Formats: sequence, structure tokens, C-alpha cells
Amino acid sequence: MATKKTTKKAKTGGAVFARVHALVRRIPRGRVATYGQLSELLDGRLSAAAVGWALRAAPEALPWHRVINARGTCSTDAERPGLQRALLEAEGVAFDREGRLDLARYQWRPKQRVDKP
DNA sequence: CCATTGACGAAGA
DNA sequence: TTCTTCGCCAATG
Repeated sequence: MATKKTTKKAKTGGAVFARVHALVRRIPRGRVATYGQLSELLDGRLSAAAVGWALRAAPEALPWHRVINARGTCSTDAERPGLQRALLEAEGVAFDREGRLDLARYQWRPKQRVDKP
């Protein structure tokens, strides 16, 4: 290997969005996932920020509203005020008065049950 | 190719 | 607990 300028460690040729897309689609209705969680499910090669980038450029067909930050708040409030919260509430997710939800209760758990007493 | 940004996360104050 | 700082990777100009 002689010329190695572009660090293509992982098929970054636009496959980033495709990967995130496939993962977000697996999130069941009434459940949410954090950016960091998605990054870990993606082998942790992508950072949470990278996941956010893919979602921001994602089509409307993608249920991005099920993806929130680690604080349990909607980061999209700047671009889509109230939209993400409304969509989640329609799926049975309850929000706090400060616009936050209980991650321990609504965070999607792949491969395991998600019911908390 | 370099610099800046961004819907993030973790750690420190 | 909240706010700030730094680091993360990818996309854009």
C-alpha cells in the first residue's frame, strides 16, 4: 500500500447512513434509542456524533423520532420543535414536564426484554 | 487537502 | 444536578 490518504477504514462511502437507517428501523414502536447506543450497535466504529449526522441527513421515511440523546431529551427541538415529542407520545411514550423521558423505561433493548417495574 | 461544523457522549467543575 | 470543556467521526465549503 503506498498511497493511503483517505482513511477508508469502514466502507464510509455513504454506507454510514444505510447502516444507521437499518438499525433505526429495528426500533419497535413505543421505544427509543440513544445516539451512543446506536453507535455501539454499529460495532462502535462510529461515534455518536457521526450517527447524528446520518440521521440529520436522513429521509422522512426514517423514524428518526425514536432516536434521542443520552439525556432523554429531544435534540431536534431546534429544527422540529415539538414534533419528535408528539410522535413519541403518540406511540405511548410519556414525557416529563421538562421534555425529558425515562430512558431506563423506554430505551430499546435489543435481544432482551424491556419491561421495568 | 485543510478548516469548520454538528439532531452527541463522557468527564470535570 | 446542571453547565462547561474536550474528543469523537463524518460531511461540507
